[in-house]
Amino acid sequence: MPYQDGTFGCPVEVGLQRISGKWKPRIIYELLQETRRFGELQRLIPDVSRHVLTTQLRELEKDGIVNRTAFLTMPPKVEYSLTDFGKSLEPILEQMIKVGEHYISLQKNETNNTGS
Amino acid sequence: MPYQDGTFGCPVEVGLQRISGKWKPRIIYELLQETRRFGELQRLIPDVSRHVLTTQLRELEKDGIVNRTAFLTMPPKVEYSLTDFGKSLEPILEQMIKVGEHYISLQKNETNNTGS
DNA sequence: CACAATAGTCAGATTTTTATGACTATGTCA
DNA sequence: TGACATAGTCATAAAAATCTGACTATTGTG
Repeated sequence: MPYQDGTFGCPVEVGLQRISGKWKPRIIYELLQETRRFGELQRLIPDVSRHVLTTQLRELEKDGIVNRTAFLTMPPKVEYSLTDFGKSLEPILEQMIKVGEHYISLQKNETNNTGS
Repeated sequence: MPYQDGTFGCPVEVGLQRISGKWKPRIIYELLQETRRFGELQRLIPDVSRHVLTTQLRELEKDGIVNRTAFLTMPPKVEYSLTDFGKSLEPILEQMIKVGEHYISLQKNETNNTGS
């Protein structure tokens, strides 16, 4: 919803807000590989709690990034996949990986140089 | 610092963490235009408090994204600019803007359709 | 009957992030 | 002398995000 002045906020902030969340980029990354069930995502991302995983998936769904398909079998089965828009986030993720690798390589150098 | 198992964490998370922060993308965006003084940034981003602006600038400096140049004049003058690495973030910001604009255009449509 | 599996929900606690307002230093201007 | 400007710091409060552990439903298996 727009502000009182009719603007919609800074696009950078709006965009970033949609993929912010401790686990969202990671979830998107896993779904870029292939469709996953809820339990698979839990196993792939072991540090996320069930609750937060649910919450973040729901938000991603609301924001048109993931599709949720529930099979009313017993036990239940729920599959998550990326929407076309979700797939369009791949370049951002790739660039973010480069940024991350930049920092990781810095950390590796720090670790190697034992201050001699 | 690496984990006990020798890994350095998911690069996506590492990268995103460095530019996460309510105002960091906006700060980077402003500095992509040109070097700015502290007070200018405050005026350009009126909703950020002095304290948080300072904090986020310090983190960006620590993470090698911005340069801080203090002139010991009176009254003091401090200039912030992007490092080369900071400038390399421009494509990410641009793509994030596209994502943000996508959502903003959705909101505009919602606003126009009064549910007829 | 008890137990396992799936995909959750929920309340409450904890942690992290952001906001608020008071305070600092120093020199110039009136 | 008192006020103003710059670029902050600091303590505390409030808000947002995340974590934890208990709980749900249903069917199949032993």
